[in-house]
Amino acid sequence: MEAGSSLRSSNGHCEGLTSSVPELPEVETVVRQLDPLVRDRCVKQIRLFDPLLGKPRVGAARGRRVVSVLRVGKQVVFALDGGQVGHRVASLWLSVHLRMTGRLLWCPSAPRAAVPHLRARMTLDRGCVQFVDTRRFGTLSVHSSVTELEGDGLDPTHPNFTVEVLTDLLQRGSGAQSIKTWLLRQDRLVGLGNIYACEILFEAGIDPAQAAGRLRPKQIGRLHTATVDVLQRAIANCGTTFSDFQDARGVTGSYQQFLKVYQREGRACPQCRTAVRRIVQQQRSTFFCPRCQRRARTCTLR
DNA sequence: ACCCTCCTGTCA
DNA sequence: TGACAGGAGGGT
Repeated sequence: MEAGSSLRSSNGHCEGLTSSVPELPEVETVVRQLDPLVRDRCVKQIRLFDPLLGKPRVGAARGRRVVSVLRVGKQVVFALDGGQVGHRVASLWLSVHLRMTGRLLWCPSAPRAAVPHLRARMTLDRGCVQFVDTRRFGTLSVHSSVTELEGDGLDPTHPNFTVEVLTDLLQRGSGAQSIKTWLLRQDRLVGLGNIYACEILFEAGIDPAQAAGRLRPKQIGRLHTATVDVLQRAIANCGTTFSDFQDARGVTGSYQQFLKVYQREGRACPQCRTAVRRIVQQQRSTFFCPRCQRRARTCTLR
């Protein structure tokens, strides 16, 4: 288990946190850590080291100032200020998607040693950000408009995310799709991955196999609350899945206590002590408590 | 709406 | 050696 966060460093070489797969809270944490470090610094150059990244037009970033670092869904986005594009001035948006194992490492000075799995480096007028990614699933892209980066999904941390909106989303042609699979759809809600989908459903007491379109109002209410709460708590914990500092600063992560069902097959449900079960949905593991997450009974009897 | 694939490291 | 981990885009 590793990957996902941004790293600060004090003494010339990179260091940082390891975490599991970056989902919304982890990306939010990366963004919050990175923003004050790179804001107002100028891009000297961006170098790509991995042909799998393709040929994004990173040259256009040269000389621009980082206005801010923000999160768009699960993407880390560097907003760069206006620069010359042809004969007019335009802003530029540099997006990094960490996918499975991507990390963004902050180096306050020139990197000393070669970093394994280094895929790209953005050198600023002081310091640099290195994109490291063992599995190489991550992506890097350059855009002239931030709307290009925004999909159709709603960010569940946004105030617009209400029970009413969630109800609408669930009814928008979800058909028989299971709620677990539905939560992973980035065209409905953005930012959830396998870990938080499992945790949220546990928190809401909903059977992951239940059809998304057939949740009852009470369940939708619990799902909404659970989504907001779990994400909020995770963000407050700086991502929750952070396990340790790479250079042993003595900080131990909180994710073992945080995750209640994910990767806990056979272990006791923290609520009822029933053994947590694992099933496979869409070729992905789903962990749940068969007792706390029972399907709502369709009350045909009286 | 489903299954496969991309990729590499870890574990049994 | 092979199963497994999974975000997301592509194919069917």
